[in-house]
Amino acid sequence: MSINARDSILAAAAQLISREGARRLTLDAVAAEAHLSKGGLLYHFSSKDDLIRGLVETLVAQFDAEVETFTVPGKPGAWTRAYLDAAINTSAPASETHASKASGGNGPALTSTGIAAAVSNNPALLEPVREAYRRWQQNLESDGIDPVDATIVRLACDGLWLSDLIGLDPVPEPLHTAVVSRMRAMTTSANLTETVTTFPEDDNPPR
Amino acid sequence: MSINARDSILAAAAQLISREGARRLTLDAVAAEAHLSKGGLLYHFSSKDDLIRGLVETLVAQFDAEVETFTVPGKPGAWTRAYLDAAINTSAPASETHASKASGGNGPALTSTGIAAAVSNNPALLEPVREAYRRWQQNLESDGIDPVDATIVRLACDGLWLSDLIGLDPVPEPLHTAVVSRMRAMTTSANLTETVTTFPEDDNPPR
DNA sequence: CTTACTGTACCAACCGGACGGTACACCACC
DNA sequence: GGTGGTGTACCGTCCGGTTGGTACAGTAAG
Repeated sequence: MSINARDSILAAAAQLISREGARRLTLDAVAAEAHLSKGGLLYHFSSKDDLIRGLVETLVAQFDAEVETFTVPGKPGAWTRAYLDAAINTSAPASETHASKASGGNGPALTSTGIAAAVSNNPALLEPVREAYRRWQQNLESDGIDPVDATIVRLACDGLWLSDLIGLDPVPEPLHTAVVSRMRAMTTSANLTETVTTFPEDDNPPR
Repeated sequence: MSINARDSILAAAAQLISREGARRLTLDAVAAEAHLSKGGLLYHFSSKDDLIRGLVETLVAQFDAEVETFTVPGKPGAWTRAYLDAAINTSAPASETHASKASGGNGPALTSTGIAAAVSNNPALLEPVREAYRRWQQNLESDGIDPVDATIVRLACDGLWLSDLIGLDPVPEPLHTAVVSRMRAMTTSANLTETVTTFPEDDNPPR
């Protein structure tokens, strides 16, 4: 059905979770959704944990790619702005998704489905996410803008994303747009090249 | 063992989740943790869903109570500030928890454990959370300050809370404090009594 | 005797995963 | 060009363990 069986299985799993919840992520159900047998599924992913690991890693890689797409290098705050745009784009509903260029248009992106599966199944599988966040936080803090503003923007993006992870009502519309543009403004805080150097470098935490 | 068996079961369930993850929330395990038999457990909660419902409702009620504790009425932004303080207090690690006054000091609060259980088990059980957020968002938007700032603060709090739900590294310390006080400053935005009225009231959304 | 509750025994459903096969494409060697 | 061999992709069944939930017998208190 597809060039890459692995990817289509991952897509099927993601769709299954977003349609029926993480609890329904069973090998049988994934196999059915991906139009193959359980044996076939286990040929590609040697265990359920392995499948979830694939989901999580793909999610992180996808978001990284998204950020890179949105990066307009040069000015201070570029990375933070890209993070913001990527987060909005990923969690935005109903709008046209623009993302159809990558991987041949999988339909719905993985969004946060993998996280949900990992949380409920085996929190240890979230390690790639934790590692990604360490990287992201570092990028934010050395983005040429006030790290306080950058961090607030990051946290708010995460809040947006949590919101659709647990299915909260989205922020109502005139407000939502205003919130996003206020956040974007925060990434161009001209002040505070002082404040930036105020913080000791934690580039090298004792891990 | 306790005055209120129900509450002690809830506490046991919460502790179990935070120690071993949501997947390990089984009736047998909860019964063992609460020092009673499965039969006894099912006498108090007629099903697993019922137990999780209890967890979620207690969580929401606890957070509401926390917000009320922190409310210092009078000035604009009071509610938003209370939300911020409650969120910080709930997610803060290691610090003294101050909360020992309520409910006789249960040890660790439920924090987000109930959410994790609900997400993985039956997303429908999150309904009380959704309802609570509708309320909270409304309070934020009519708090006498710029609703854009208020919403950003809320989202960032949610991000903080997501952070410890999935076990990310906390924001490193000099930054964390700065972030919190910047957010608090955002709740006292003297400007924008204009902007407040800029947004049409969505007090009465269609459903 | 009733109410409130506990503990044990048990069951049916479900789930992960192992396993033995199958189909087929490709290559090598005579 | 036929024969044997090998690796890849996939299928479907079976099994043991776990889980949510039920049935029931018991007990302590009033």
